[in-house]
Amino acid sequence: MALGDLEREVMTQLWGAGEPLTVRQVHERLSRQRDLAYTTVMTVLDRLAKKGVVTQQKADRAYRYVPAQTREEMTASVMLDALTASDDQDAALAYFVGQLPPDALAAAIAAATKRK
Amino acid sequence: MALGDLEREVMTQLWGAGEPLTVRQVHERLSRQRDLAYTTVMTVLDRLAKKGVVTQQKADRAYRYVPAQTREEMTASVMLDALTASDDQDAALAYFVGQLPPDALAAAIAAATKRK
DNA sequence: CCCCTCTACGACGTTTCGTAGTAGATACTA
DNA sequence: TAGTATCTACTACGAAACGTCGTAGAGGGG
Repeated sequence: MALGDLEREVMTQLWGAGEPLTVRQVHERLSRQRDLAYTTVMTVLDRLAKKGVVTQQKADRAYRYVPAQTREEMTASVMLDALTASDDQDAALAYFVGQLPPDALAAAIAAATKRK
Repeated sequence: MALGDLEREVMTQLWGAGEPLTVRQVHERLSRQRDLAYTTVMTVLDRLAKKGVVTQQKADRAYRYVPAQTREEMTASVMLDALTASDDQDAALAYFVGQLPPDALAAAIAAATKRK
């Protein structure tokens, strides 16, 4: 489920907020950098909801939008999709690992095993 | 550089062939499973060339098409793109690593370090 | 000289995305 | 209670990507 540019910006706001946001709140945050109509933000949020990337929760009269996954989960999921789509996954993974800075990989492994 | 479905199928043929293929050859191979016009294949190959995903080499009268990257390279590249687009790369990588079967990761590391 | 094979180029319908307006429901306010 | 502000729902429109082909034109082979 690939996201467009604006969709990604909206997600960044939602992830950054750490709490459910209304359309208005997202609109305000985005307005600091860009000039967008309120309804544009609403449409994008609606599409993201239809894609299942965010969930709507009715609070008061306005919807609150919250990401369905954390940013890390979504990133990892995209990476995993790419990997599983490959023919020879082992080779692809090896190649990927080979391109990583060695310490980054080590740190990731450490963090991952610790979390378990 | 995301590929469409047909584009991906075409790439699969090219990768599978292991040698430069003409439009006709790709068309033949795809025709075993699908019914496509010759020109459709040509258009797709042409677009892939314009995207830089394959290269054309003039041989005889027909072009031969060859992937610009191996499948593993391309897969790894997509994964890397996803990762670098993330905000907190370390966390994303850790999460990704955590989702991998442990032995797959170990094997990949082994393969990657050996290749160096 | 004619035919076959290729490529170049254009075209069309569908989907996705950025962008936004309007209509209708609902609630607050004077 | 009438008016105003706030939200959502629905519709729309243009651009780009893609799947899908057709036609025209060039160039070699018989």
